[in-house]
Amino acid sequence: MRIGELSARTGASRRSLRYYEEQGLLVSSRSPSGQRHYEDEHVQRVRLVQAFLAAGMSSGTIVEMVPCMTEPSEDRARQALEIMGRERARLSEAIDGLAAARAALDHLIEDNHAYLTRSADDEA
Amino acid sequence: MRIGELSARTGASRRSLRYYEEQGLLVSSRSPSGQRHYEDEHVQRVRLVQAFLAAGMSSGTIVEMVPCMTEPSEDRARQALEIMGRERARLSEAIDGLAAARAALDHLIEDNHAYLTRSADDEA
DNA sequence: CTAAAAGCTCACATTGATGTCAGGGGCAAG
DNA sequence: CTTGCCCCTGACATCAATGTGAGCTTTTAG
Repeated sequence: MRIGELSARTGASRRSLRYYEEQGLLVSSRSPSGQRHYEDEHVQRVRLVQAFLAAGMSSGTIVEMVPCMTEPSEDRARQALEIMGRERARLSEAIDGLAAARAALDHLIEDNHAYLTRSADDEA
Repeated sequence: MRIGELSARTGASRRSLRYYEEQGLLVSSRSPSGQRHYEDEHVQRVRLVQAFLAAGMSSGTIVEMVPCMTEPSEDRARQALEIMGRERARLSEAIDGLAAARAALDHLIEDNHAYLTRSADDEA
């Protein structure tokens, strides 16, 4: 498939897909005229990249964890494991932070609700 | 307390504290010479703002939810409730997204571990 | 063949919280 | 008084992913 279809299937803009490639997150074969061509498996690749970007990872971090343009090697693998461990911890902390923010929000919602309820009582 | 102490207590930089005030997220009384003075309760306020910012909310959103410079009113309260509901949903989705990313990461970690284990076996 | 639709590269703009620097007061202790 | 430390405002810089537009080529459909 070409870039438009990959974009449609993943929701990533054409611009973003070219950017991913520029950052080494995605590879493409090129037709003689220079157009990018992708296989079905690249859909999953893009989804993975999207998930990690949405999780607040930088493209540099992702490329260190899940390279697609470098040879696999034990050294790389070990380094990747270390980074993945750090990112995993970061994600867990982020999740906790979001949960705490949600709890705070719930508290505020309750307060606000109580305030409106009281106002309604005043009217009655 | 003055801005330096509030900064030390919350971890927010002086720059950020001034920015919060500029955005209507924080109030301060001023000494005759123009220096900001805060009360103990402002520490909690800053922590709330930090939690919400870290949760990906914009300062504009926060100020609509938890204003500190506008009169409370029922209309505001109702609007705030609506926004809070939206933000709560967004947070829940974000949490799910992070959890999914973490799960994907766990999968990759396992793969990587298996790869290294196999390499070690090769050596043996 | 021709026109529309899709691709390509290059380059500049945007967003939002924060960093940083400049130039100038304020205030306490020696 | 002066030295040192904190504060003030205002302006410009940063980062990272993405948007956008120009100018040009390729592919596809009628």
